[in-house]
Amino acid sequence: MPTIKDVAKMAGVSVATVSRVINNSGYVNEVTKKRVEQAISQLNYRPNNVARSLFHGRSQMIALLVPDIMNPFFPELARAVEDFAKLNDYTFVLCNTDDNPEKEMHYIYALEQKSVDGIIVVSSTVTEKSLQGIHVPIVALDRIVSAKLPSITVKNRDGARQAVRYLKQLGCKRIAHICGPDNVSNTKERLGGYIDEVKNEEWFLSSYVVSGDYQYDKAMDATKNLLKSHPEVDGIFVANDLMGVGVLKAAQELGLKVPEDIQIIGFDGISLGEKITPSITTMKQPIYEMGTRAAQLLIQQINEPNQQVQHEEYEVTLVKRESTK
Amino acid sequence: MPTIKDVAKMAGVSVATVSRVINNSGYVNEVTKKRVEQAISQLNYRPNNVARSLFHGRSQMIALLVPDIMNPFFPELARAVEDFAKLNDYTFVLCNTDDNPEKEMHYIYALEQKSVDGIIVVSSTVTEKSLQGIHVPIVALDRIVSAKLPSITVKNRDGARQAVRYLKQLGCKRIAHICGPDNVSNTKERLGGYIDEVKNEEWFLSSYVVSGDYQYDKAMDATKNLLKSHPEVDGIFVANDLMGVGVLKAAQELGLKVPEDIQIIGFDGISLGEKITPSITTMKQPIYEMGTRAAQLLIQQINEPNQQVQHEEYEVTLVKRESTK
DNA sequence: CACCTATATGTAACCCGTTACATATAGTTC
DNA sequence: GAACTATATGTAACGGGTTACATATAGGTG
Repeated sequence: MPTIKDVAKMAGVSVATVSRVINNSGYVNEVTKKRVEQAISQLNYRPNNVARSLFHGRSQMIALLVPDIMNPFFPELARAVEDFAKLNDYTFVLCNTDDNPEKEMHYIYALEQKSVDGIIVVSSTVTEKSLQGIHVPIVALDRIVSAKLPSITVKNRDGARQAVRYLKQLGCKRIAHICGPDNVSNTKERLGGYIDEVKNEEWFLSSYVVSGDYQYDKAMDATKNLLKSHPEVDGIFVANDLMGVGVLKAAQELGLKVPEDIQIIGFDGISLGEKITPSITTMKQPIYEMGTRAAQLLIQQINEPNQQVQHEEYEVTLVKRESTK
Repeated sequence: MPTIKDVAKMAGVSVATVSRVINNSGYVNEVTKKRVEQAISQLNYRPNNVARSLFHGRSQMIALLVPDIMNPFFPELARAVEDFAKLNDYTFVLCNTDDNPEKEMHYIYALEQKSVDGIIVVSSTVTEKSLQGIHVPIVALDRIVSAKLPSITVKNRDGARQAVRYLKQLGCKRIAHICGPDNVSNTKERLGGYIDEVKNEEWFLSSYVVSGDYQYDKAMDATKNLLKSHPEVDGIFVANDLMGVGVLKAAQELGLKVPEDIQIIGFDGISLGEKITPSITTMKQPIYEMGTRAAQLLIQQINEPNQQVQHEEYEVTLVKRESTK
């Protein structure tokens, strides 16, 4: 790989002049500039970004950490962040953490040491304490990490209440809830919204709440067990769409018709929800907008640190589809 | 952020000694070592990876370029690459290219300039020519880029033939094919396999082949058109599972029962295929194995460049599910 | 003509590690 | 005691850029 020195030598100038040409800074004679440019193209020279990063302490790169790359919700978020990053001349990279605290911190450390300019995290295991000594700007997305980190989330509790109310309105008499892992902030909020709406119903049983861990398989198993022991359940509010697909599968395997025998409403609004049959009614998050906004907040923070910490909450909207009547 | 100098100053030694402690190289007195380690932990010092990368010319990072992060096939591949990378102490990052030649080359350039040690690409637009002047080791995955690049693929033609033969065996009399974008190597191979099996059938029509561009939406539209103009079609071989889901949706929207009225077989073996109802019969690729092997080949190439170029082809296996009888 | 400014270019320090090489001391061997 | 070795540590060059500062020339102003 040619270096700036090679270019300087070939063009018969100093490295400073070459640098000026590359960065379009300072004074450079038009004729000299041409000569340098020719040398650059002849040598097929491209400046070494590592050297640049070392000098500047920044790399024009941002990263997104997601807990589960196989849940389509996160690739959709990633698309948004990526697009916004590209528009702002940042290289975007995606990292998968499995919601594993060690992997998360490993990535955060590794990325900071690589002078990544900022990180967006979807995490439920990162804590304020574990972030001590970390200097990269971080924005939390989808899940709140700490009051000190800017965050982009949705009104989970509110959305959950809407979902349950809608099921009631459709005539459901016994509504169950498949929730996420209990350490995730939005699990608690969505569960809270469900409880708000059912706690005063005389039919409510605490065994109507089961965890599906935000995973397809677990949600399917959990639903089968639930419906076997509680055949009276005629509506399920599922904490995310991926689990919604599992719930659907479980119902179908038990010979139940959706939505005739049992109605299902999910959360997230991933595109998978409308691809399948029956398509899943859901509380849709503005995924693209959220990813974009998180990237925007991050880049703002990179450019001007010590900004006021913002917590933005987006609305969710009910999208009626085939899994409800 | 503290630097090695700060540590050296605090421990009362030279930077060389600190470096020796960090890297466990050369001679360091036990007592000195303790002192240095204490200074490190007190300052919460972590070596700057950019400086290391600059010196060594390598970054212990590899990347995977995929054309469509929203197609679950690629996150599944990514998982495999990531796991293998981690086992070998490489940081792994994922980049999305949209199969857009500019984005692809942009990433390849950006990554090389960041001293990324190697790149695995799933690409149909990168050419041998566009790779001139690129020095990072590259391995092609899922799609062949050039004879000069090591590649990991599957026996697409063979798999396609198996799929079509299976549909015939199940009694299908008119078998159509939804193919991918025509510039993708495996599109041609899968189409080729289909043609092999149907070209001598007296019922075969060239209009039985339509493109779904490897996308859900397009596949759904294409299938609706196909089935409207050719209601006699009773079997479809779909070139990937994501499109398979779209084909399923199209059939259902037209009031056709799967597999009673029409049988569907996909390709890839993504887990989504078994999550939905009816689950999709498919030609399963050993996705995890392929990703792992690609990462392994890449790391081999990083450690010993100028290895012999290898092209490995994996077998695909028929997985019978509900979309066929 | 003296002085000032805009233009043009080069020199060298700097970013932060790594490591070849130099230097120094203690212990061993003959 | 001289010579050698293993241990211990420091100095400075290096990787590939960027940029503050120094220097030089041409043209303009009073």
